[in-house]
Amino acid sequence: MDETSPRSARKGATAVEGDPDADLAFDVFAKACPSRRTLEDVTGRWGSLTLGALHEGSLRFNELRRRVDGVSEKMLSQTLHSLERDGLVHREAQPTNPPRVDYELTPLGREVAERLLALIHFVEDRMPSVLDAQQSYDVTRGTR
Amino acid sequence: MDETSPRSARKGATAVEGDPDADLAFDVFAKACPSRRTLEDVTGRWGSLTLGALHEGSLRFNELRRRVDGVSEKMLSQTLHSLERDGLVHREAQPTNPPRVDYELTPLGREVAERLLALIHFVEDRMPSVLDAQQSYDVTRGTR
DNA sequence: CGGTATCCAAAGGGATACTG
DNA sequence: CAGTATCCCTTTGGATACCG
Repeated sequence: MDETSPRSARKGATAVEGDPDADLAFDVFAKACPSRRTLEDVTGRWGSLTLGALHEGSLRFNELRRRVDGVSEKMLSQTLHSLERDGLVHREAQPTNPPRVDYELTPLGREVAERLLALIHFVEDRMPSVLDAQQSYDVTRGTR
Repeated sequence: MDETSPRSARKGATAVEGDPDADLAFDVFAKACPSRRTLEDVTGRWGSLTLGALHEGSLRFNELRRRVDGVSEKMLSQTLHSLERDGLVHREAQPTNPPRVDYELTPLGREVAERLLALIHFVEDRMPSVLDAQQSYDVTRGTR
């Protein structure tokens, strides 16, 4: 392997053009890249759970709050704004009284959520192995 | 659709047994579930980048530090401990002088990293759309 | 109902110094 | 090289109160 090129292993995942560097344009490993911020919105503590919840269908604010157990109003509001700004969530407000607002994934958001859920389900599925590993670790090392 | 059953949409992703509730045992949407903690280790700011970096091959501590641009010694150390405890990363220390320690993914870690990278690469790939959405949002709303 | 504003405590996280 | 320990500032995030 080429020792002088640290990114030599990268291959274009879904490159559209013939440009071989297209997949490096938004390298999340680079500190200043905007993709890192977006990735954090998606994978963050509440962002990931919110996207996961919305993948099952459109939900209202307080429905979401109950579904994403433990999230505060403030954090849910903040999370939804970020995801809406990134174009992953659509906010549908009806000017009725009392007000009714529905949140749903955009087409792009749905694609993100699918990949995210593949990861989430896999982790859930392998929790027994993880729990085993944690026990072994805690026994031999300090109890964390 | 069954309005009374909020989890009705869930399907077993990689269910091994015939138990239909096997995929609910470690539900990440429940506040107290240990899977949520593990998911945060995996998707967290530094955890995700560390797993991503190690997917390309075994790396030493300072190699990792350079690869994951912006991480501090403290955070990298902490992150590696968490991932090792979860059984996703293996630490190979050689008692030489100067010391040499290599970090590499375990088989389980590799499976996690694959799903994680699918998400990361997708986000990187769609950054132009995300950036567009952000611009539209910032124009119509306040500048965040 | 669907939020925003404010306050404050707790955790996150960087810089530096130091050890084996 | 591969970390740990300490200091200290910054961010996160919960609780509460309030508004349309």
